[in-house]
Amino acid sequence: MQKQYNNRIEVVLEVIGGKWKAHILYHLTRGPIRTGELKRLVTGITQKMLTEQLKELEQDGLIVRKVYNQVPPKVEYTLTEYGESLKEVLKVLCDWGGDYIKFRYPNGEVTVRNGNEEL
Amino acid sequence: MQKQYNNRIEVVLEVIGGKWKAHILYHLTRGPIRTGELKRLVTGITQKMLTEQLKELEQDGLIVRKVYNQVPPKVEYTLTEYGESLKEVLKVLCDWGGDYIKFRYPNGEVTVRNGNEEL
DNA sequence: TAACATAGGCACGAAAAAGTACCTATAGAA
DNA sequence: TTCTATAGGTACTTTTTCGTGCCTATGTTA
Repeated sequence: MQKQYNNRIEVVLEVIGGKWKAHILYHLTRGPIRTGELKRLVTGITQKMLTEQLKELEQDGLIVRKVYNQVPPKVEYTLTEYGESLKEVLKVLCDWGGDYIKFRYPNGEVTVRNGNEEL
Repeated sequence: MQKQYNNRIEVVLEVIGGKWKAHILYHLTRGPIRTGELKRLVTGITQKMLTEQLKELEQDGLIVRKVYNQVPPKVEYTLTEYGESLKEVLKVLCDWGGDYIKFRYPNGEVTVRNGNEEL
């Protein structure tokens, strides 16, 4: 069956949407990173969800999975060149999201971890 | 219980994410619009999902619901001033989404309705 | 009088997404 | 020999999201 999107926004949302991808991508924008470190940084994610999401990002052509042939295993994930182009999109989303939080919750009732970091 | 986001991207995704909001917002960016017209434009949406999503967008401060006191009822939805600020975000998402489709499916295996309209 | 147009509500069921628990492989260190 | 570190896999359950079907209100029109 042939996929048909209603508009181009849906395309992006399918790629970066869901409960974990934004958080994962957030860390990937800072450079190559090992599985275990991601697991530590992405608070609350399980092994299953992490590998599942990474696999999807890889299939979508946004990241590359590099396996070092050693024991214990070492696997590193990196944004592809195309994945790099997401950075500016994420930047725009971050900016709007930050402003929105201030607009909706001016007294800090809702907070954002790393709310002040760049990107 | 107090909500805590992991990063500012999640904030935006919560507001414009899900199966229908992008499509609804897409049409709202073109100006005030009645419920019935939205239902016609947002292909496949049900009454229930439409009103549900509109209610959320209203609670999030992005749209305004204006009721005309007449029979049969007339209700019109409009972007708020803050909602207007979403336009540039949606524009960026559209642009990336359009490019991505070309990148991933250079032979047009996947299509986007209204893929050439502005915004 | 009966049907229509418009916007919406609600109970319930189906489907999709996410979470839990437990399993594998392997070289080296204790 | 047993335990550790690392990355990943799978069956199953729970939670969240979405869809279906049917109901309400009311002035106008046929």
